[in-house]
Amino acid sequence: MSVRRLCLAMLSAGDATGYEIRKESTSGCFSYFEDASYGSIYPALAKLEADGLVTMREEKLPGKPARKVYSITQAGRAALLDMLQEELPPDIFRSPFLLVAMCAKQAGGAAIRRALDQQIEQTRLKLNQLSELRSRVPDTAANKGMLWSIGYGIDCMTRKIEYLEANRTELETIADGEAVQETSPPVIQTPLAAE
Amino acid sequence: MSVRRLCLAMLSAGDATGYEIRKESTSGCFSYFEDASYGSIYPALAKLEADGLVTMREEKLPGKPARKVYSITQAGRAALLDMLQEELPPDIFRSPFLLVAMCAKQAGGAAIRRALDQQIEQTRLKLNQLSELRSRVPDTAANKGMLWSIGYGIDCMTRKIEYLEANRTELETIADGEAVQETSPPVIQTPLAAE
DNA sequence: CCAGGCATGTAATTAGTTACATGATTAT
DNA sequence: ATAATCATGTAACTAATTACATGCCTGG
Repeated sequence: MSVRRLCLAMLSAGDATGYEIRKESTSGCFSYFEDASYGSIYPALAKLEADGLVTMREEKLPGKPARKVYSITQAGRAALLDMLQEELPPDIFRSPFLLVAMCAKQAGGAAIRRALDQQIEQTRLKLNQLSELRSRVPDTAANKGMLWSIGYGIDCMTRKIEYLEANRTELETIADGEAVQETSPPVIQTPLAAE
Repeated sequence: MSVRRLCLAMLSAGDATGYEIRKESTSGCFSYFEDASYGSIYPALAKLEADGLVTMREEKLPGKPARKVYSITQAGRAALLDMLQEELPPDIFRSPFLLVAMCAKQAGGAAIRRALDQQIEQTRLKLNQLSELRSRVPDTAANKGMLWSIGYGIDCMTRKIEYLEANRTELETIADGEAVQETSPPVIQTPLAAE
């Protein structure tokens, strides 16, 4: 359902190929909050076509690989509109990094430093991607929603980096702290078991 | 792999049952960045036991349903440590809300207002959950990593709510703006196709 | 000449969710 | 009584990823 919705949303902004949709979801304006692989996009587009929500035309430019350009139909626009009205499922956030941070003591200083570096690096990368995108997208009426979303992403990531940089030494200190070997586990006062 | 890692991480902080692990992942200290269902946790625990990474004891307290309490073994701690040293996969963020925001114009003012309300409400709820958690977790050495992670989550969500509240009217204006019926699509200058 | 980008697709596999099935206890 | 919480588990299903398979064009 999600890839379907993603395809319709992208096509509602203009025609595109499967390859382009994938690129947008991976490194374009949808990349902050979506990600889809070819293995999900191509079948989804085929299904959408079969359902009459999009049409396809083959473009064979000489000196270019053939491409299948998809366009949204009126039924497709209606279907998208329906999806947009529906109760929205909650955002999903999964962070292997935070799991490591939780286990800072067990992971040790070296691992934590590596994790922090990686995390900051990754976030900065995505942030730069989005920033560049924003500067390239013309500020037309059609793009306002997109620019708002990009702005949201930029804000969140900027804050995240600030937080990571401001608090990293604290986490490092926790991880360094006389790395107690819990071979014979001491009495652990765990808030997990509490409650 | 992820649920496996989650279980080991939780058990490394203290013994727990499958039910407790699920609760922690859903509404406890892991809830900001993890989520697992019974259908994944119980099989994972069984597998971990078969692999010798955890042990299980049955607790039959009279007047209580029987429960299976799991403990991490030394092999389990070692396996967790390995996982923590590994290259960490990037964070995952999926936001149906931002997709709607991108399509603000198509969605219309009413839908956008509903989406914004819902989004703020949901975020506030999770934020309160985490805040309460933080106040309940004793500030011991063993909990430092956890408190750091909770702090990170609280910061991110606080910023998010601030942003949503500061910029919601802008998005509403975009969505309200003379909702152009694009029945016969005009020339759309799409940055998707650009590049 | 070769790496990388453009371009499409399928098959096998994974990792998970949802729904089902059960049942005791506790609080309202 | 009845809803909520505690507690465990399985089976069917879904939605996706990964790896595979192919091939052309462009720039270095």
